[in-house]
Amino acid sequence: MPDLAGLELLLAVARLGSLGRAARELGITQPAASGRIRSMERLLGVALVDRSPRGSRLTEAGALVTDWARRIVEAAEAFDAGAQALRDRRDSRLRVAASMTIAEYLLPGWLIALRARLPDTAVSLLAGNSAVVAGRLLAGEADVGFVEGIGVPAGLDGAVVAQDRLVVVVAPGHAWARRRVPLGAAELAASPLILREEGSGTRAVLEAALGGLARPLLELSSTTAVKSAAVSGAGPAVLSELAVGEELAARRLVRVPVDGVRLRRELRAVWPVGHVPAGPVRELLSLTRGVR
Amino acid sequence: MPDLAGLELLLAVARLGSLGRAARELGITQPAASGRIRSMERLLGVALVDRSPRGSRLTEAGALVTDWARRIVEAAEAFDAGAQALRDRRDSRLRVAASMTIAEYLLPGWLIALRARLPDTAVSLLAGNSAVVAGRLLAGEADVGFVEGIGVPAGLDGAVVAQDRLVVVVAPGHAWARRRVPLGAAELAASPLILREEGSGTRAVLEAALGGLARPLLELSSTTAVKSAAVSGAGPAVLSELAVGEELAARRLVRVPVDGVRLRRELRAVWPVGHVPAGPVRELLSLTRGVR
DNA sequence: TCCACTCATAAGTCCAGGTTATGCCCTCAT
DNA sequence: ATGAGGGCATAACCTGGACTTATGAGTGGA
Repeated sequence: MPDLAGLELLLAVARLGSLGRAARELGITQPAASGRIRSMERLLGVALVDRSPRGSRLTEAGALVTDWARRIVEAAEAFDAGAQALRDRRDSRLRVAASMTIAEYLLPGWLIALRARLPDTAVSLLAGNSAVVAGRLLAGEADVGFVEGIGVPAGLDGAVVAQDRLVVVVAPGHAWARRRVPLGAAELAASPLILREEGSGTRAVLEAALGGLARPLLELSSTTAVKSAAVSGAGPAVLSELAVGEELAARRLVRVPVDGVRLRRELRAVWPVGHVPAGPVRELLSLTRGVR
Repeated sequence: MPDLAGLELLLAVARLGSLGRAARELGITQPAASGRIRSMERLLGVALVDRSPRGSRLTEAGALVTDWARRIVEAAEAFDAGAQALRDRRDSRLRVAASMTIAEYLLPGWLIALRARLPDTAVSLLAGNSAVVAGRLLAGEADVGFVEGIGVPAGLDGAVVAQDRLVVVVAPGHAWARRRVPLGAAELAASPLILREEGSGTRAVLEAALGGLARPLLELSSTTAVKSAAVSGAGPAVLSELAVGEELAARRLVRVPVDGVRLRRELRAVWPVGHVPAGPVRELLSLTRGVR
């Protein structure tokens, strides 16, 4: 498997059309780039670029590989944006506190966008549940928070930035995967489901929607664990749409239509009452808009 | 930025609860794993695992980082599955020919699933347009093909494995991003759009749906280029749902509702008439089912 | 014809990540 | 209590891969 730097180099070559220019962009020398691409080609057993005295173009296979590589690099950018913010920096100009779901799935993307607009703004991130987020904001230790849940914690103002929809998902082999008739509330409540543990936000929304009745088939302590169990066919699971986007796209999971159940929750930006968002906070919030 | 091996190690530690066990799984020694995790922690400036004489558990930050890392590693697995198949292996037991869109977005996932079921089956991949795929199959140089388009090429039998829907997308800042009233065919045909070049499958489907009338705002030669142009706000684009799933999830693009335009095409598995799928081909096809 | 660009090759340096060897800490079972 | 075993850390050493600089060779435009 090639390493991340190699993949970035490949993307740069694709974009710039020359090994030398790509090398310069990444701050290495042309022979280094040349050798690196060559070693990737050896590794993969496929020619990736057509070299000519006038530049380098991707081969057919190279284009395909580059597209696959782009996914990896994009995920790495999200990782990096998140990781940068996670490191504790006292001099941060924008201190964000966010719930797990938001920190996990949405925030990295927002941070990438923010970095494009305010490259010099140091951002720090603290992840925790609603109470922790509220506490940090009220203590003046964070400038803006993001929470998922029914209401706005006391002492805070907020604005809805996104809707999180819970979805019922099953592995493609499950009988429900071919189901066209939507599940009703009664049927859903009667079915054993793979769920987060009692007390989690996701579980709370589900039980509110069903009227307190959810039969756990399995109780697991993380979104990831629930997802893996569902993918491996253990049964139907209820998860945030955000968490299963990729699995649905890759058909590792199939969404089951549901009717008559209110499986939504609001994702809100929050800040202390009176602190009208300004500066970097305002900028960040503007990135989260345009969302239904 | 940590490297892929480091991230995999972190996932293994999360899963197995011990540095030593994770090290063993990856075929390295315990001190190597210990040092690697430590260097990642130094790099990120955050403690990732709580070490104890009874094992290692992720810290809060570690859990977050691990979830971000999982995305990268999953993308890397898709890359690897694709790359393995791309390398020309004459002894392959399953030779697949696929159109670009399918090879790019769907096939890696299928190959991962297939590898789980038939770990010893060598798969080779050739990407090309419908005509190339048909040619390979008829020449006996491929065992199964995947094409996108209106019909099944002559001499082949096929089965629909997925629906590809084209979607109209804009950057979140665009006026259409807030639009609730669906666009009609007339309005869409009258609007300048970012499109693939004349002759591409995507463009063909769009023009068929609109009755031959599409006004290009920009004509670009790859899906990726169209996507970047749309993301950067150049205007509305029409793209396969498969291509923009991630951008929609991250809100880098917003889907514009459309009404009264048939923007679908079938993705089909194909094989020579009479060659009933059997063995690995049958297995691969079974993975692509359960899809609407 | 010469310059400006491309890429490839060669030789040398250096460090990251691996290894083995060892020690400490904790827990559990004898 | 006491050893066995699992878990982690540290130290010393080795090696290979990836970088650098220096150079050459092909192509195309001024």
